[in-house]
Amino acid sequence: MGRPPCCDKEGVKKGPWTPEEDIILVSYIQEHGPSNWKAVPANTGLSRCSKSCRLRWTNYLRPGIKRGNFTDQEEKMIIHLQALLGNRWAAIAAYLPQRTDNDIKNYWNTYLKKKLNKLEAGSDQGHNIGVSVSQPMSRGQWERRLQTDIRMAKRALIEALSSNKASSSSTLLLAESNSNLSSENSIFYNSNTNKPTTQSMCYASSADNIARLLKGWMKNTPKLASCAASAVTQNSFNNLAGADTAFSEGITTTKGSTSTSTVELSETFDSLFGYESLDYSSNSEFSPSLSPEATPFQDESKPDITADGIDMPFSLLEKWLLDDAACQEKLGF
DNA sequence: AAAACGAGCAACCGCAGGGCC
DNA sequence: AGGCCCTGCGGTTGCTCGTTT
Repeated sequence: MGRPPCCDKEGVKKGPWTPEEDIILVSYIQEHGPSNWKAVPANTGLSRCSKSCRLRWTNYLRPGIKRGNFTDQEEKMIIHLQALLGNRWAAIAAYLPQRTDNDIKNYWNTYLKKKLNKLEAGSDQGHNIGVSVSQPMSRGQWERRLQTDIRMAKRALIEALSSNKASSSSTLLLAESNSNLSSENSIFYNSNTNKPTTQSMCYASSADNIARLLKGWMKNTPKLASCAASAVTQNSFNNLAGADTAFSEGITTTKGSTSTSTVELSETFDSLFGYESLDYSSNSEFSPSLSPEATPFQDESKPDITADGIDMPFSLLEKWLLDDAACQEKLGF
């Protein structure tokens, strides 16, 4: 299946995005939702390929993205998940709300990998990468420990799933379980029709992201910015959030089998990632457990464990991932 | 003060998979 | 059934900025 390169046409701009381009892209997605990327360059007049537009949206402009320092807990999660899943960054990102796969990948490649290598080299025993140990362990021992962990986790998942499915009558929507997070109604995009529908808000927008780019833009082009800023109103933000909500809506409507007591999952999810410790100060509206692309309930983001048709019970994962977090403290994570 | 170096990060590239016709 | 198109993912590149020499 040969495929013509998507970005090799003349006149297709490459390189860093300008604030103006960001505004155009965001405005378009507000209106149409994040879909049909092929049409985006044509409809917006952006001299960018569709891929570039999608990437810019998912990695930077998308609401709910948290940037900057990774917390200790996030770091531990990444280390554990990388040990479990390998370099499947999208799957790992599914367990780290607000973080993009690109972000996690960069963090791993530029920081964590080196840190772990250093730790490994520092301890001549060559023990422990991500998997907890309370005493020095050889690499072979560590690998066996990891395999055992994975087997145990899988078994536990299967057991938990059977009990979960039995009690899956409470298929409350994520939106419902979190509707208290925002008193506003907002426009949702139906995942099938891509038409806006009004529902209670289940995924609040990240005005922060847009505000940030506007801020930067104003710095550069004050005149133009004031005009565009007025165009991107709070309503627009809500609208934008709704556009993104297509993801989560798709989850709740098309993944019936996944709706194993989503309230419970949501709560467990909260506890798993210790949201209270995360920084939402810049975005009070954001609902962490509902990050559209970073949600573990999303199809393509699910770990391989689901390959057997098993949904991930987070309480078990939580236990498994964090049960020896205390030991890692000793290693300086 | 300036050049060299390194780290961090945004963006690009190419492949794979799935859906549609 | 097979080809085409679109999207998602992971690896890689290259730019920017801070630090060191």
